[in-house]
Amino acid sequence: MENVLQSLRRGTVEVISGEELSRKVAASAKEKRPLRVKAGFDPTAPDLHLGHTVLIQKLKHFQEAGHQVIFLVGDFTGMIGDPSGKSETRKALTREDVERNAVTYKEQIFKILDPDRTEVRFNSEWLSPLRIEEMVRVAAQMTVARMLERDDFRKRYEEQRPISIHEFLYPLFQGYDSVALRADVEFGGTDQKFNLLVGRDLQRAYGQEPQVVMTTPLLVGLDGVNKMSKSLGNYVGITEPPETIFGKMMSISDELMIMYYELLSDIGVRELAALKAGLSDGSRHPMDAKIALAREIVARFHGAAAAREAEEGFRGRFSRKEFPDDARRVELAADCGTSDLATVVSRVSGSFTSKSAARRLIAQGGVEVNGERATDPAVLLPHPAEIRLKIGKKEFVVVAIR
RNA sequence: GGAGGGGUACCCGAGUGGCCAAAGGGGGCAGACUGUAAAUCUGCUGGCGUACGCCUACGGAGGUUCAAAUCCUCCCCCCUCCA
Repeated sequence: MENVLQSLRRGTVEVISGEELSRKVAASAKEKRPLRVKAGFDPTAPDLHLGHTVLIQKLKHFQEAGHQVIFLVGDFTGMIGDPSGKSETRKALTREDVERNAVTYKEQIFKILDPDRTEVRFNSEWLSPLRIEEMVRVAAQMTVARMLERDDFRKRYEEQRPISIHEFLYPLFQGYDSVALRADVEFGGTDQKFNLLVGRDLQRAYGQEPQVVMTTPLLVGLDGVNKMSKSLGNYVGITEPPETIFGKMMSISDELMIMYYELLSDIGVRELAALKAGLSDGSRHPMDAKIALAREIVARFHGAAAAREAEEGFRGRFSRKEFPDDARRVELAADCGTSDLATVVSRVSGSFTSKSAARRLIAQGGVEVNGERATDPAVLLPHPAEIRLKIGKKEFVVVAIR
């Protein structure tokens, strides 16, 4: 019992309240009734990244303890856009978009969760048909003063920046989701705390036992500064190719690596402590630790074999500086005046697509031709020939010029 | 409904007739150093051309002028205050 609770609480920042959690877990065991554990996700981005998996890992812990997990897609609330943090305008999704995203979501989360113990639900299911009268009743549960307790609302209010009324609806609807689902526990990032608590209030108002609120830390993205998000480009997507995930994991700072270990790794608490000690007394090389983490994460989503391959590829490419065997291959016809280096690079590269950009890159020493650094953007490449190009830090391309 | 402030490149932001492809910062890219780490230093950062050059770009559309991000007219959008 104690062990179970420990596992359930692992990695959480806050549990409101711990007592209630213990009580619910105990009652669930006694009555042989699984707890209903909810976590909500944005419908607009079906591509999950490591940031989301912090939460999903937690759901998994509950699942392993025999509880019912609800993966809630906020397709209705998505139209409002969570005002937590920066506000962006969301575009309304069509029914087809939502269905498509749902399929993708399922594929992705079931790499971690057990499908048999997971409900995938959409909140438009109960929010769309909600009558205005009902909405008024929900809204009546909350006061403006209470809303302004929320940090970001308060700041915006004080700084006289705009707060739209519909933003107030977001926490209300999220809370109503808990009522509709009769949730026992809801998970969210620390930035969700207010919204999660509203769920408790509404459940009480509807005569339900309030859900236990559990928050997890926000995963910082690859830049080491902002929270991981696709729009900031600082993410590791769980469907990205093994080499990409491996490479991204290797490019994080040492500091970040330790945080990632804490939030993402399956290694035990004791092992983690040993790792930290080893890193600080120098007996453990940070890069080795990073490789181990990269391997673990890749294996989670692509399997052990893919992880080994990705590691080998990485070591070859960057430690031994070999040209990778599986480099992309592109064929080019050498028509009139297109076989100078800058033109070829611009046509072949994924990131340096304009000729000016290619020329700048070459001039700065960012291109290697058959292993030799090239500095003249105008050199003519021989043809017919096969040329190995290293473009920038990450691109390796074999160009066959005919 | 009234009054005021504002829209500049990926982002923030300076620029109020020519010296403006537009200061500065951030971000990004590349180089040095490394462990493809961080930090640091250096360079680059609209497109096309080998190039003196040309094209596109300061919310949109017109206009004034030899010359407009900058002045004028109309329009669109955002924010604040008063009611």
